[in-house]
Amino acid sequence: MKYNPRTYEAYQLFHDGILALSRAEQAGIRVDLEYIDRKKDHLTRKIERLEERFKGSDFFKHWQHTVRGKVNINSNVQLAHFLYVIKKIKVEKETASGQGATDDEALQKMDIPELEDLLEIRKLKKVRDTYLDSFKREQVNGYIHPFFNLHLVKTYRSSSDSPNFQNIPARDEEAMNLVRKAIFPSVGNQLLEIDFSGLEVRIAACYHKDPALLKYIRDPKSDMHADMAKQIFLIKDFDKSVPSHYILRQAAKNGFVFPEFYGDYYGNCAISMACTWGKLPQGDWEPEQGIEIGSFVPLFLSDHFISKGITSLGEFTMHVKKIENDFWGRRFPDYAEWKERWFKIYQKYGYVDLLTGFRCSGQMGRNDSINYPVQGAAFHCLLWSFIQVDKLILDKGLKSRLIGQIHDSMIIDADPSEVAFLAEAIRRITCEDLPNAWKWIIVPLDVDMAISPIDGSWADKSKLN
DNA sequence: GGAACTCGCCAC
DNA sequence: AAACGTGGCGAGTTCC
Repeated sequence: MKYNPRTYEAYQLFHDGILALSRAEQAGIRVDLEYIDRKKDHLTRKIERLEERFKGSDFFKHWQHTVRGKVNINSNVQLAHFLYVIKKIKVEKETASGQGATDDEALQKMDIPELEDLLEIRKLKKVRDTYLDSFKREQVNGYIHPFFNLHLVKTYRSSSDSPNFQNIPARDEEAMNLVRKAIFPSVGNQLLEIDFSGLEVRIAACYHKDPALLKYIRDPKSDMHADMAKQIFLIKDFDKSVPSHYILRQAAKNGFVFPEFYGDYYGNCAISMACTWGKLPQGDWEPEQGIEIGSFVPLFLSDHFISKGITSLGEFTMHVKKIENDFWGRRFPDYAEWKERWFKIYQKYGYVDLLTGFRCSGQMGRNDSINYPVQGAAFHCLLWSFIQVDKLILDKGLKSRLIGQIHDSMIIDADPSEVAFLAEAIRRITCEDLPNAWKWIIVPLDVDMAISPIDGSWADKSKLN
């Protein structure tokens, strides 16, 4: 990547930033070595049991027979050969290089019960070999010291390694617990985590200044995702406190709004939503496959959709296409125009400039030229705040320490007696000082905080407010 | 026997 | 017209 700050301020941000980050690296993160050893043994035994069962299956025996006993169940090359060449299963999903895929989605689709064990084995090995192992390998006196880099990412975000602190399981409940139970504050302390809510959407609005989107951001009573759920699922009296409606709101948010903002289109969105809210197995379905609406929509919506003339995945896809047109054409036309303008700027000059003074150049696609400046500037809001919090801790001689950062959040190994002070100061830094310092921030910013009990693990954190 | 590659999968 | 952005890393594999 080409590091190219165009202003003194941009240079200074990374200069101060890397110093603050290096202090976090030095402080490190405490890990529970006894837990790691115990859990690794436990996982190993569990994996062995699953492997034994898998190796007893007819599926495996057939596989083994075809290669004269030399099966490596970790090898996807061997697995792909067996599935697609020996068993002649039709390739429904390809890898980037055009081979038959053997990932979670591809295996799910084959509907071979024995493969469930293989997927479970993969998941447990991921936890053991990628996370617990690396914590043990990298720790010094019970602390890991992940690196935080500012010179590797083309969007001017950060990256982390040795171990990577930015990809610790969060969504999968089981994996999250297994790994985060290894991560602790220093003795007598608490882990305090502060993250910006909806940061990238808000920063995007600072570029395009679309009035309708600004209104959604500024008016706490408005709810864009609920409005989209209403429109996509044809619900008149939407109420997000109704559990089923809340699920549809999530489906609209993660299956339509965010992908559209990132540059995806209605085709993928329709399928992803059909998979998200229930019954359609994850995968790249063709809308033309004639899948009936009742086979993937919950009962209470199925008749409802049919009464509106949407009876298949194909028709649902066309429905989402109309919503996409409405989304960019009527709801957020200024945003849509900005995207066009922005890509044209890149085509004309060969670069795009971030609001924070950095320049992205080199080969970029349409989505890249639009996404990079948003992603980068959003991270810079976090970095600026991180530097201020670091400074505050040094100036006040606090005992708490910043220990890490994950793009839009920061983590502190906090002395309990300093938590209240820190929480208030950080709210001021992030929500008041930052927008005051950077005049281009024309939207309100907001943070969520979470905290672990004293001497509790990162898996035990709960909302702080 | 190490470098470079593919694949799969974790995060935001 | 085109069709989801950014990383790190482990295991297996291939190349030299």
